[in-house]
Amino acid sequence: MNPNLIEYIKRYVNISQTEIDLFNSYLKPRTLKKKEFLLKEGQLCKSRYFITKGCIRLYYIDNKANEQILHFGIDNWWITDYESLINKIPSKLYIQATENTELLELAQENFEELCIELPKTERFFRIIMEKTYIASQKRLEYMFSLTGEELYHKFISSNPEFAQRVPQYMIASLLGMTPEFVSKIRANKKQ
Amino acid sequence: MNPNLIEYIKRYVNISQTEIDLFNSYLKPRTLKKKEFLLKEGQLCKSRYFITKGCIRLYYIDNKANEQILHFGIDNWWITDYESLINKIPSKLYIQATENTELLELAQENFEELCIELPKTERFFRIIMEKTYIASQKRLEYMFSLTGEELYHKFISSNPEFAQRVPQYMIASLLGMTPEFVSKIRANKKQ
DNA sequence: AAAAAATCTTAATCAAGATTAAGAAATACT
DNA sequence: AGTATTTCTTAATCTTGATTAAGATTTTTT
Repeated sequence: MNPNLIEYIKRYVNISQTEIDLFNSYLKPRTLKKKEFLLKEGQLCKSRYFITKGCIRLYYIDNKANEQILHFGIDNWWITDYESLINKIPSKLYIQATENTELLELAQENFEELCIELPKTERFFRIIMEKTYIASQKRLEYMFSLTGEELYHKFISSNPEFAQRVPQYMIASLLGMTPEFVSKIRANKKQ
Repeated sequence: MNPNLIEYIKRYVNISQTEIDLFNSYLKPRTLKKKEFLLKEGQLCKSRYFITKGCIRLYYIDNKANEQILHFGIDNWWITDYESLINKIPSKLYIQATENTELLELAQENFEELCIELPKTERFFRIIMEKTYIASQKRLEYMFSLTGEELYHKFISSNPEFAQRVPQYMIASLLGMTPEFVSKIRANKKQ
């Protein structure tokens, strides 16, 4: 199995080599070229994906036909459209690579089998979901409390390396602001 | 055990009467008077709570000294400050009853023991976290895509009964707007 | 190297919603 | 019942960030 995923799993549960091999047998490696889609609006999302290398964005098209980015996934993140996966309804999201990306696919039917064969899978994903939810709540907090400008600076200083990896207009979208406004903020800062 | 919690658990996992009794033995009933606090800023959050009756709000004090409500919990919801609970750091939140409220407390140490004695507890909470996360993402989507006015109407029409249970200024806070603006929206609607 | 596509910047105008400051109405308390 | 507290409303002014419309710069493709 991918060494990063092993390390990631071991951070949260005790797992033997045999169990790692079992887990791994349910995973399918995939690669995506930059701009390739993992999922498009209308499709059923049927898998969870662990990104081993690269960058993925999840976005939807809003009522003004703008791409609204919900979040990114990078190396060592699990991503999926939970709403489509869990509720088995067509996705409203696009999941697209913003770089050439390598990931491990865990199909939901494999996930369910794995949960039976290796019950600690439940624990592992329970903990991941808690972490994911905490991150999502923190983000909501920032969106409530910070001005656009503060939000931008906070994001850039918290993710300096990542900010270099994606175009500025995508960061603007993630933060819920226009690219023009981001330009304005950056121009102010430089004085 | 509380019949609502039994029904709630059975919705997601198969569970026998013996197991229900085991689960129940780890729960401690609590009551809160209106305006009483379950948690205050600076305290360690050590439990998860299942609300059987009443209403709870989770809020923090922002940098302008305003109460910013993150969300409410009502009958048949699990609530806690996950950040404090999981990361074992002092809470930034206030958790307060907005009505006389009854809940079942599951202390984190009990939770951990329960996960060992009854492993399907992991599955149950994994599924709850997924549902909770989906709700949080939907909310983010609405906040990105709707104007304040749309957000307010959407909330009221989706939660007509709840809107009667809490003061308007709390709904304003939940939606990230001022009470004055909510008054304005309501005045417009009435024409 | 040239052309095309993608990304970023600037600046003027506009609008959504915040702020401020009363005052009115409703609820709770004695 | 009367007072105090909480909640809600109105309206004027102000601010943040969106919109619009170019044009400049960078990156990719041929």
